[in-house]
Amino acid sequence: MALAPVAAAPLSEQVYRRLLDAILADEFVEGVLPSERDLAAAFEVNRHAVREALKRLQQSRLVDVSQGGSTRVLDYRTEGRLDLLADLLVRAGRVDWKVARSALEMRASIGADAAALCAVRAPKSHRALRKVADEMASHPDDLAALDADNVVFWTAIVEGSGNLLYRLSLNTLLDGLKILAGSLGADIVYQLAREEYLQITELREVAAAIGAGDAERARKTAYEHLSRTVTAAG
Amino acid sequence: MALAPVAAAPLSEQVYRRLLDAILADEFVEGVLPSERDLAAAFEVNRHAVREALKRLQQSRLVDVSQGGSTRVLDYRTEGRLDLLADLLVRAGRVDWKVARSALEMRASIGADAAALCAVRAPKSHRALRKVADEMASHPDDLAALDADNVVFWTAIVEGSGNLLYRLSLNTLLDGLKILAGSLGADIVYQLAREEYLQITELREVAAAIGAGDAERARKTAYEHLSRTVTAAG
DNA sequence: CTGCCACTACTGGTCCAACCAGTCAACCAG
DNA sequence: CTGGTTGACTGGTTGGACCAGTAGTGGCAG
Repeated sequence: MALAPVAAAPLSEQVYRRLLDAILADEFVEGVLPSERDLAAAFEVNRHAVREALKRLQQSRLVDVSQGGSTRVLDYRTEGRLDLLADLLVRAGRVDWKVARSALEMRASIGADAAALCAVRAPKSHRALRKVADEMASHPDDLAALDADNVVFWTAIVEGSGNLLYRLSLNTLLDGLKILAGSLGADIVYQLAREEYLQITELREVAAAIGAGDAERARKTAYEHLSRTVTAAG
Repeated sequence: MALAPVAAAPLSEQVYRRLLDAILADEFVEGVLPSERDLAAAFEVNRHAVREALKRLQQSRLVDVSQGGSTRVLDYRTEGRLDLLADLLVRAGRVDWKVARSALEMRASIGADAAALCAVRAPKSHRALRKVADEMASHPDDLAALDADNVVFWTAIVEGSGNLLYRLSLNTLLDGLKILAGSLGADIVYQLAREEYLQITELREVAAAIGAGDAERARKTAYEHLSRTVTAAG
């Protein structure tokens, strides 16, 4: 059996989770949260635990706290930041496939541009990319290994693009993937991606285009490869 | 005179800022932070204020806190999320132009894909887009108004793309723009974008492609338009 | 001498009970 | 109606205490 760690999450973490769920489910009338003291009483924890949770919600731009006044819920569509992905992707144990599709679209867009930039700025990374692709071809049935190698492949491209924001976006997207795996089970996620992982010829083409310094070909082949899963999931 | 609000940041906010700067400047030996009690003593604030700041740093994946053990700095390149943009863009009063360039590249990539998706999913938004473009053409010298209208234009496209993550990314990028304006002064930022704002013909082409439901033309025209400022800033 | 274990001195996590500092609405004097 | 006062809220901050987990250290049993 897979021994999952027994949560034992800090209280402020649990409070954060509960408030987050309530906010995303729009459970607060008029978007006004109860006072810190009331929340502390309701959750039966100390006020400091509530405050630490609220600080995080504030950081995520989900609430607006003001001294003297009341704490209000903000519209995450207009105020939220990309980091909400992990929280929006799986809510109440259910996967929001619309959000998942958004993530795949974004992955394709950024992945393609990163490949183009990589071709210009780090064509030499082509050797390492090719090696990973060969590695993947050697164990076409080990989905877990394919998944790991695939991450290595795209991480190398993003690194080669020299674009720090693409690197950070990749972190966010991979985080979402991890959340998804935790919710659906890693096996299911691997199966969903199987079709893509097996197109190793396409990965080789991307690597070749990068090695040739051909930005537009790298962009095109990368986009086509990454779009496959979008249309499959749509 | 421009009446700027007198900041009266909460202590935990100030502590957060100080720690953030120290972390990004790699000022902690071995990447180990002092204990909460020591930090509280050093900053001359209560330990709770330090804890609230640390919770936020934890949320940003900048530190790893563990009970009993010590608090360690994480590598933001591999752990950080996109929301770090605002903090990385301006550090110690200096603009990091490499990060700014990254943001412009990402804007172009996502803006182009959003335009393509918008053409497919919301071609009718073309009327509203056209109207904003006309509005911009009517006051080509009012840079502040051009800037505001430009935000409206692209926000409409992102909304039309139906991609929630693009919406959240837009929020993050606009946040970065605001930080930049706060650091350099709004006038300077407007001047930098002036060249782009004046290409209203291009905006009309994007709107027309969306109205025609021509995804590829929308992508191409949008990308070319948004890339102008990248190459100018590079 | 070696290996294990208990002790100790830290670390972060939680709580309580205040008090300070803003906000807002009700009220009252002009 | 206008303006200021008041009081009951709100969040912000403090100090001090204790719980809980970690890791280094010393000494004891083998």
